[in-house]
Order: sequence, then C-alpha cells, then structure tokens
Amino acid sequence: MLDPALLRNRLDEVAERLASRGFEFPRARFEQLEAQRKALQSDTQALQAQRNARSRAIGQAKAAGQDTAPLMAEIAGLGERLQASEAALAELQQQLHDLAANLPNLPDQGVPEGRSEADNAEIKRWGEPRSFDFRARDHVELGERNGWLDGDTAARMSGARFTVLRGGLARLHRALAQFMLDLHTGEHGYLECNVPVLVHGHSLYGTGQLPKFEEDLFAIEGEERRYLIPTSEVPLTNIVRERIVEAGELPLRMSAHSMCFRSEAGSYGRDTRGMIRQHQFEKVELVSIVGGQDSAAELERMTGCAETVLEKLGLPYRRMLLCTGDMGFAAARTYDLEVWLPSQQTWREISSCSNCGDFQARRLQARWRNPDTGKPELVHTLNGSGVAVGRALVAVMENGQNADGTITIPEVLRPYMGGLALLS
RNA sequence: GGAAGCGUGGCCGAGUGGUUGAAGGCACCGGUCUUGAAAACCGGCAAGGGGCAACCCUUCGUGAGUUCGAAUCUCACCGCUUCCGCCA
Repeated sequence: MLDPALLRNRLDEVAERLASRGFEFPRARFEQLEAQRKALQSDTQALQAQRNARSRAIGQAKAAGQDTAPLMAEIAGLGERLQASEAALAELQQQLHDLAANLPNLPDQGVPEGRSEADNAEIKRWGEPRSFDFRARDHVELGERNGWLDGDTAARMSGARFTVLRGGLARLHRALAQFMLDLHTGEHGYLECNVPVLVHGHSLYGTGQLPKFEEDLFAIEGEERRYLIPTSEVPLTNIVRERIVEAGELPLRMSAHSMCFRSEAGSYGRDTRGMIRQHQFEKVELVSIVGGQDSAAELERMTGCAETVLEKLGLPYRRMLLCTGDMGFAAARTYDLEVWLPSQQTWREISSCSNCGDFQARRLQARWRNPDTGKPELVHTLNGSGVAVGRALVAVMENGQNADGTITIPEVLRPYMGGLALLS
C-alpha cells in the first residue's frame, strides 16, 4: 500500500512513477472519489460532533436534575441523517481502499526504466561457464537415466508440473536445502524458522499477493478458506504483522526452508520440461525486517548472502538489477540472481531479492518504535530466495555432470551426503 | 465434538449507560537531587484520520442491535485459556 498522504499531495509524481513500471493510475476516478470523500467526511464528522455535544448536554442536564425533554426534541432526526451519512462515507472509503490495494509499489530512485526483462541491468558476473568436451545433457536426461527423476509417475498421481525424486538425487535435493539453511543460520545471522504453509487471506493481503493475484494461488476450501503459500516470504513477513517491534530487536533476520505452491496460471507451455517450473517446490527464504534508514544496505547484504550459496556450490551466476517493468507488485528494488544452465546455454533465475520499503508494512501494520522520536514508524521489509532448491538441484546436476552421466557433488554438500563425492 | 471462563493502551490491570480516550502500575522520555549512577521526587507519555490552525472525528477482539448517549446492555462471529472426548 502506498502512503495515502503521497496520493493526496503528490499525485503527479505518483502517477508518473507508476507509469514507469507500466501501471496506468486511474487518475480521474481517484480524484472524483477523493473529492466526494472529503466533502462527505467533513459533513459526517460535523454531524457526529453535534450528536456528541448534545448527548453530553443531556447527561449534564440529567445530573443537574433538569428536564431533558427539550434537548431530546432538539436532536430528533439527527440519528437517521448521521446513519445515512456514515453509510455513504463507508461505501466511498471502501472504493478508495479497493483502488489503493491494487496499486503496486513505487520503484526506487536508481531503478532502470524498462518494460521487460530485456531492459534489466547486469550488475556483476561470477564464475566461468564451463566448456564441455562432450555433449552436455539437460537435467531431465541426466535424471531419467537412473530413475532419479520421474515426471511420468508424478503426472499419473498429480498431473503436469510435479516430479518424483528417488535415491541419490532425492538425497542431494535434501542436502541442498540443509546446506543453505545451515549457511544462513550459522554464518549469516538469520534465525531459523519453521512456518505454516497454509495461511489466511489477510496474510497474503499483507505481503501483496491478494487481492490482485489470487489466480496464482492454490486455495483450500474448508470451514475457513486458506491458501497454500507461494513462498515463505508470506508467513515470515507476517510474523511482525500488527506488531510494534522494539528498536533493539532490529534488524530482524529470519530464514525458513519450506514448500511453495504456485498455480502457474498463465504460464502454459513455458518450462514444461523438468523441474524448472513446478506447482510444488522447495525454497530457503530470507526475510529481513529493518528500520527505514537501513533497508538499502540490507538489500545489498541479503543479496550477498544468496550469492554466497551459489559461490560455495561453484555455480556461475550473474546479478541483475530489475527494471521498472519487470519488478514484482510489492518491490521497490529487486536483484535477480541468474545461474548458468549449460543445457539451455542461458542464465536462469534462481533467486530474487527485493526491498519492499514500507509497502508491505503499511498493509501489515508492522511498526517499530523509533527511540529518537518515541513514536512508532513503519518498518521496511525485505525478502530474498536463498535460494530456490529445485532450480539449484538442476544447476548442480547440469554444471557438475560428467561424460558418463554421473554427477560430481560440490564439496560443501558432501558432508550432507555421507561423504559421497560422485552421484552414479 | 461437549462444558466453563476470558478478550481494555507498548505491557499488566481498574472500569455503577452520561465531560472515561479510559484509574493505577510497569516500561519509556524530560527535569530536580547526586562527583557519577541508583533510589526518591516532579512533569510528560495510545494509535489512526481530517484541518493552515484553533480544533474536530474514529478506535476498549470483530460485526450488527438497543439508546439522545455504549468499554459498560443484547445477539452473532472470531480468538485465547482450562476441563472432558478424539487424535499424529
């Protein structure tokens, strides 16, 4: 949610910055609603003030033992007028709120303008894509040869975009998640969390997936509707929902390994082969809650933590600064990490780290107490993948493959594989 | 699933339908005192919204209702606690 004061006072700037990310602000409608709201609100409050004053007078008269009948007669009809006014105001405010809830965050200064991923800026590159002296196989081919990776069996029980993993590959997948979580909690200062994967709609509203992107989610109907989380950013960030955090608790850094569920509506035909795009996948997530003055530096730090994962695994990657048109709804600034996939001869997203500023915090009413002022202020929230486990598995397989179809296990994972160095 | 109880500010906790946005305490901030600190004492201290401002409005789990007036009365819902049943 954008700062409502910004909408009222600096509409030109807001509209312009939203336009830079390809969002057309419904300006005429907003201005009309806002003008009506202003008039109706002051009318309503005048009526409320009148009612309060009269009721107080009746109370005083009664206490003094005077006759209250004339005062009562004076406010006859006030109640109905007030009720009508309040109802109309509530309706208007609902419309304004609905409009505001669908506005994406403003891009930070310094985010390159652009319409699609083609306009993203490459910030850095690490590692050297390996050159093969044999035909490099893709992860599906590598996996199916040994029955490690089985999409057909998964399709029979669950449909498309699911996978069954077996044996050493299943273990390697688990090893990756363990390694990442250990790294972030042991060396990067994140608090290990285990969180619900089923959440209420209001939690998804808080992080910005609702109301606009309901079709991307799996919903569970029961006595109460719940949703499967698309990322543990949702539960981790909702930990501070409607809380006032003490300054000494910040920065609050949390990490979780969880299942993630996405309907992938609208991506028919894309990445249908293998494990790149699944309805159900695992991810180690990083979330930071900080004071507003620290969020820019925290984004750099967080992105560095995600990069460390890839570096320790020996996976070549590049860091991209997303352009205005390619950022997510809640993000003000986003870095994507893209890992090299030999089979596709291209870079594929494996992590996305975003600074959401106070956008989510305003929806969540998540605040901290600023010791300088003694007043509560909205926190800034950041989230990043540290990193996607399924895609990391794909990258390890493809980059670590040998001519005979075996896979060399990165050294940092061997302790999690019982010392095994080669998957064969 | 059955029974009982409870939801009040950052926290704890009072609150007979009428200047109660809410006593008291803790925490926090400022001051006096002190070599310094602690203690003691004095003062301040909820959030959100509207207005240049004076000031006004809203909020006591949520939503409806009764009333001139609701933290207080009624109903429904939600959440929490305890006991019983079931259960990994």
